[in-house]
Amino acid sequence: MADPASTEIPRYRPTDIEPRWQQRWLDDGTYEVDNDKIASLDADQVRYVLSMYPYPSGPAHIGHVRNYTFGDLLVRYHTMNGKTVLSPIGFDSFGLPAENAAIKSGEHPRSFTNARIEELSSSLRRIGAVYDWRRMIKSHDPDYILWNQRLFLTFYESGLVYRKNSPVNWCSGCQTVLANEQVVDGLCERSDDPVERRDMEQWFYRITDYAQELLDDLDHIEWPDRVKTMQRNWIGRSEGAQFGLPIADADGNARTGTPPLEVYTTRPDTSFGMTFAVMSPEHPRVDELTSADQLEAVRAFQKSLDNKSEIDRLSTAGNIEKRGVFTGSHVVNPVTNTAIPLYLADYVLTTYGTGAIMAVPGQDQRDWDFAKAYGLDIIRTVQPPDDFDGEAFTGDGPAINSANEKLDLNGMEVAEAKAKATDWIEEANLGTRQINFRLRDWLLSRQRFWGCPIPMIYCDDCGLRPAPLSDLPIEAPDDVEFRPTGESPLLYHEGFLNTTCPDCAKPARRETDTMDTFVDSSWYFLRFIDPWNMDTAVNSDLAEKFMPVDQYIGGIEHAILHLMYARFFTKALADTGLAPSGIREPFRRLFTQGMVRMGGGKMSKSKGNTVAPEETIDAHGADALRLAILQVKPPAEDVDYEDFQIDGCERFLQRLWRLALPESDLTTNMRTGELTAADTEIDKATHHLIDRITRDYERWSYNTAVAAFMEFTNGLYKYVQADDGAHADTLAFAIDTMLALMAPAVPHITGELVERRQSGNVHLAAWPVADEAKLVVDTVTMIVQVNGKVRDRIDVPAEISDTDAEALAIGSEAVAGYLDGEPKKVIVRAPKLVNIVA
RNA sequence: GCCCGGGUGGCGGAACGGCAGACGCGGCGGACUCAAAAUCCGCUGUCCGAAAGGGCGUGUGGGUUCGAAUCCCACCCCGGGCACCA
Repeated sequence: MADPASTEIPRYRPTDIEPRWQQRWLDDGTYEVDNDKIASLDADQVRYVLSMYPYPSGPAHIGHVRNYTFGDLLVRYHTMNGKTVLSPIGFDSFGLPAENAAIKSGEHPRSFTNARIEELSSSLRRIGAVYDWRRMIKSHDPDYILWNQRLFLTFYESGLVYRKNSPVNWCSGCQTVLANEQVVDGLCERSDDPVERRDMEQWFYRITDYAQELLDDLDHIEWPDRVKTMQRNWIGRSEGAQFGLPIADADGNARTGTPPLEVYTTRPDTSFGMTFAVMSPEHPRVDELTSADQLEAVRAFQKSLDNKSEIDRLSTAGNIEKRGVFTGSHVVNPVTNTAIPLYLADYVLTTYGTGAIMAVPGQDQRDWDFAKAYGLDIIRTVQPPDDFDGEAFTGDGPAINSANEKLDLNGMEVAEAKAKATDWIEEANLGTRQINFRLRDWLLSRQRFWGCPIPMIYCDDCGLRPAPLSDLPIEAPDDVEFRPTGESPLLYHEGFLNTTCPDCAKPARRETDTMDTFVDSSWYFLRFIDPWNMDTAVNSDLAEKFMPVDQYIGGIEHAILHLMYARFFTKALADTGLAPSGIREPFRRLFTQGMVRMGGGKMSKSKGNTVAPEETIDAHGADALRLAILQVKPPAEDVDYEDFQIDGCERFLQRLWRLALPESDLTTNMRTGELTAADTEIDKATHHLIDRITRDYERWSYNTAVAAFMEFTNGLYKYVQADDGAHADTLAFAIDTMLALMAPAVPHITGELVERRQSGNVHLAAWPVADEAKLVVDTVTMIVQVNGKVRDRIDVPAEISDTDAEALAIGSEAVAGYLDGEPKKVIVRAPKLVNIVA
C-alpha cells in the first residue's frame, strides 16, 4: 500500500529549478555593481573578487568549473555579508589555439574565438556563477586593443620599452617562428623540420627596472608562501662582485691594451680556487678570444647548440664531455696572478651576469664535473668537515689556501671571507661589488597574427616611429589567408602593412609583430573597474575604491609569469600616471587552486583529455557538481577528475530537499511548547555550525564545510525521527540557518527551498551570526596518556584545574595497571590531556 | 637538472605538536518490498582474540620532544613552473 502523502511531495529536479534561478540573477541584476553608487561607499563596504579570466577554448572544462565555483562562492558569501562585491568576467581571447584552428580550417580567428566565448559564457552561467556581465572584456575587443596600444606607447615614451636582438625558434621549412610549445624534441610539430635558434630584433618591457620593488613588495601582500618563494627565486637577487680577468699573453702574463674579461661571482671568497674561466658560447668576445687552432672546434660547438633549449643547457644531466670547448686562450686569475684556461660551456648564459664566470671546482659541483671532464686543476678554498665525503663543498667552513701578499682570508668563515674579498677587489681596483638579478626583461614580441598589434611604424628616412594616436586601435585585418606553414598573414597583407610616416608623411610600413598575450592579462583587472571609459585606460577615482583586488583566484601554474607581469604592469602604470600612484600591487590576497587532472596528467585542450561539465549538469544538476567540487579536496590541491563524488553529493541534496521542503513527510508531526534537552542540543549545534562554516569559508576549507553540512543533516534526520520528535521552532531555525550557510555553495537549491519555506530570498539575506553564549561547552573529554599512549578518557568540566585534572588522571583505574610506583613526570594540559611519564 | 609543492584505510580526504582515520565513496549487514530499485538504520584501518582487550599503523631511514601525520635532516616516488601554451 503506497503512502498517499509521499507521492504528493514535489521531487528535487535540478533541471527544473536551476535555469529559473540563473535567469533571475541576471534579470534582477543582483550581482551588478553601479559605478555611480560606489563614490558614496567606504572602502570597507566594497569587495573586488576576481577569478583569472579564462582563455576561451570552448565550453568550460571541469578545471574552469572548479576555479569559478570557488570565486562564485566568495562573491555570494561577501554579498550576504553586506558588501558591495565587484565580480567581473572577461576572456583572454588572443592566442595561439585560435590561430592554429584558422590554419587548419580557414575560419578567421575572430569568428572562431567569438563562438568559443559564447560557449564558455553559457557554461559559466549554467554552473550558476554570477558576474556583472556588462563589464565583460575580451582581449580582442577594439576598445581593449586601443588601450593596450596606448599603454604600450606610454611605456615607450617612458623608456620602459626597447628593442634588442634575441633568439627565436626558427623552422626553416615553414620559414616561420615557432612557440616553444610547437617544438617537439627539437623538431617543428607541423613539418618535422629541425628547429634552430635564430636572432631577431624584438621588443622588450623593462621589467628588470622593477626587480628590487617586485622583490620587496612581496612582503606586503597576502599570498601563499610558496608563490612568494617561487617569485623570489625567479627574481633571483644575488650579492657578489664583478671584476675583470686580464687576458693572458703567450707567457701567461696580463696582456696590455686588451680589456679584461668581466666576470660576476657570488663567491668572491673562493677566488683563490679559480682554476679556469668560462664564457657563454654567445658571448660577444668569443671570436676575439678564440685562437686560430681552436676556431674550428669552437664553431662546431656553437653550431651544436642551435637546437638546444635552455632547460637542456642548464640541466646537469648527461655527459659533460661534449658540453664545453677550450678557446685556446688564457686569462689571469688576478688573486693568484696565474694564467688559467678560458673555456666555453653551454651552461653559461649570456642573459645572466656578464655572460662569463670564474670557475671554482672546489666549491661548485658543476665546475667540479667540468674540471674532471677536461682535466683541470681543483683547489679547495673552504675546509670541508672531517666526515665530508662529497666532491665540491658548498657549505660553510674556514677558508684555506687563500692568501697572497696583500690579502689573507685563511681561517675566516664564508660570510666574513666574502666581505673581505669583496672589499679587497674594490680597493685593488679590480672590480666592484654588484647586485644581480636572475630576472630578465620581458620579451613581448610575437611573430603571430592573432594578438594585439604593436603600434610602431618603420620609415626608411625617420626610422622607428610610434603610430599616431589617431591610428588606434590598429586591428588585425579580416581579409586574410592563413598559410599552412603558420606564417603570420600580417607579413603579406598590403592593406595592413602600408601606411605613412607620421613625421615625414612618406610611405612607411607597420610593425607586424603582435604582443604576448600576457600583456593583455597584465592589466585587465584595472580595466574592469570602468570598461566603458574612453577618456582613459584606468578610471583612477574608481580604482582608488576598488583596488587592489581583494581576492584573486587562479591556477598555481600562473604562480610566476602572469602574476609577475601583472605586478610589473601595476607598478609601471602607477609610475607613468596611468593609474593612481599609490596602487603598487594588483592583488592583495591570492589563492592558487590546484588543477584538475585526468588520468594523472594536466587537463588541457591540447592534450584532448578535457571533461565537459554539461553532461554532469544535465544528469545531476549544477549544485551537485559544485558541491562535489567543493567536497572532493582542499581547493589548493590538485585533484583527479575520477575522484569526484557526484552521486554522493546529489544524494545529499536529495536528503536536504526532503527534509527542508515545507510539505516534507519527515516533519508532519512536530512539537510546540517547552524545549527538551534534545531541542537545546540541536539549537547549540546550529550555532556551532554557523561558527564552523564561517571559519571554513574564511580559511578556504570548503571540503570540511561540506562535511559539516552532511554531519548536521544526519543529526537533523535523527532528530526528526526520534520517538519524541522535533520541536517546530528549533527545527525551522536549524534548517533555515543551514540553507543560508549553504547558499554560497549550492545557490539554486537553497534559493528554491528558502522561497518555498516562505523565508524570502536567501541570497539577499544577512549572513547568520552565532550566539557566543551557545558556543560554550561545559564538558570536555579529557585524554589520559601513559608514556604518550592513550589509556583512558574521562569527562571533565571544561574549567577543571590542572591539580584536579592530574588527581583524576592518577586515580584512574584504567591507568593503574600501567604505573609502576611514582610517575617520573606528569604533563597536564587541562582540560584536554594529562600525560603520565612512568 | 634547477625552483616550488605533495605522499594518511579499498578510494577522496579529516586532524591549533596532544584521542589518527571526521565527512563522503565503496563494501558488508538490517528494515521496507512479492521482488528489485530508491529510501531509512547500523557496521567497516590492520593483525591477534569468542569477547573483553591488546599489538601495529600517516612513503622510507634517522633525529628533536613527556608526546610527531604535524618540527628538523637524508632518501624514494608523484605533480606544477622553467621566460614564445595560457
